[in-house]
Amino acid sequence: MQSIDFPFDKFNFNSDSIFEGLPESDLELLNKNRVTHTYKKSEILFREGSYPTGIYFIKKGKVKKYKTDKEGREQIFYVCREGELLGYHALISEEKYTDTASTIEEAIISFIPKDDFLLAIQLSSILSNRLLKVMSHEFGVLVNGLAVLGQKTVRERLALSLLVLRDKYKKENQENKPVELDLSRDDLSKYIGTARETLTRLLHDFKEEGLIETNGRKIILKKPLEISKIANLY
Amino acid sequence: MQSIDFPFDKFNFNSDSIFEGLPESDLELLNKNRVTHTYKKSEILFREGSYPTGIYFIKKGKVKKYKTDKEGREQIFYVCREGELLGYHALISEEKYTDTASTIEEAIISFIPKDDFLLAIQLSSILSNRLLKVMSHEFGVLVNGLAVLGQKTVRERLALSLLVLRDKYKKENQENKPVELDLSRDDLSKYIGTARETLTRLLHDFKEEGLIETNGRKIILKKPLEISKIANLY
DNA sequence: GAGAAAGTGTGACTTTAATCACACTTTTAG
DNA sequence: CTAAAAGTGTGATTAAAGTCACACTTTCTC
Repeated sequence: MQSIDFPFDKFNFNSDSIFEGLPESDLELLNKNRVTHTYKKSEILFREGSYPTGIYFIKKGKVKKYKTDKEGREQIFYVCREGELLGYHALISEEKYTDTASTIEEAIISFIPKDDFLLAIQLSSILSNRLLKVMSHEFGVLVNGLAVLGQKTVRERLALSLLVLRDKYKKENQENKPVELDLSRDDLSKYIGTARETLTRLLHDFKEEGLIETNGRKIILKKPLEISKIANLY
Repeated sequence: MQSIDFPFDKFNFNSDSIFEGLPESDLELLNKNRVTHTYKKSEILFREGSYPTGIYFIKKGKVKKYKTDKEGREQIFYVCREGELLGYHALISEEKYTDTASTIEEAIISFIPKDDFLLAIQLSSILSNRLLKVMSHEFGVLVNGLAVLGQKTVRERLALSLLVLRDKYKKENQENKPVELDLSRDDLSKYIGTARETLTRLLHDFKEEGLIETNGRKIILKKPLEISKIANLY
């Protein structure tokens, strides 16, 4: 499989390193009331407009973050993978959730109650410094997303999204197996910001051009390098 | 002038309260090497891809934040006003700037060098807590921006942008004078994410519908309530 | 394992907004 | 003060992507 030079960090949050190697006392506090739970596909973790009660840590599975407009149309702006943390923004800003989080496949997720997390931030400067760093980075990621949505064609956004998602769907210890993107056309179209039919047609084109192969709904990127050229980033 | 019920906080950052009422020792540190400078219109404070050397505090004037794509097209994602702080994300995340900041009118801006600001964060938990809170809020603002760009028509985005900008352009102590939006059609179109010609045509429509008046390039909102209905947020 | 529900592919058509071309106006700089 | 440059408005045309309608396929669920 081609390995390509692509700035994935510009499109990925960094929250997976937040708890890594934290002092034992901090971890103890965070783990004190932590509960782990298995979620089915399409379960909602939290909903836009409601108040946060804690944060979520994804042990396994994928979660989409999105906003729904008054007509019910979803705009997915991020897909979280294993290791990522969710829901801390609203908690820290003391506001309602600005978006909804929902599993897009079976997932194992643990929950840390609000008070424990907030206390940990107050007591641990390592933790709060990491959060500062993570959120600073996220700012750039969202700004990139905004620019892409505003400036790139649907075809370019599809190419870009395929690459970003491939990176997210790749499995550890299976470096040489082809990566299969396993999400619905519906979700993919909402992530790209286009109509489902438009996505279908473009995927058809990509297939004809030999850039991808499909296996049911799964998508395998055959020519990442060519795809990154289509993304037209630089 | 109509006063309307509109969730401006969903579209505005909060950085203006960061330094307010900070302990004297913190302020002293921040002010130690602070330098203030007058900028002409269209001067660049920092550029995407370069490394940060400090942060900027706007005393007077407006600054646009934007990204430029490879074809040179600008996407403005935020307009900063008096009191706002700029450029701390890249500093904290230890990354290059992800966007460019440029004045859109004459401005007075002070600069706090990198080391002073980073030291202040380390020494002042009030400051770092405020930054955490501010950035958590910014996350929501950018997500809202993304959803708007992805889901709203140009006409809706124009209506929304006019309201948000009016709030930004209103002057203290002049509550009852009409607010004049004073920025170029070019910048406004880049903020909305459309072609300049399309913007011109829509402004023409708004004028015909009695929603706005124009005075040279300046725009005065006559019927904010009607405009907020067009924005079609809820 | 059968029926229902959800998801997907495809053609025809419509709509929105971008692009191009150019006249006119305002601002800026020497 | 004046020429050049930058910014603005308008018509004509094109292009991109959305919408609608519907057949077909996969997947859930009982």
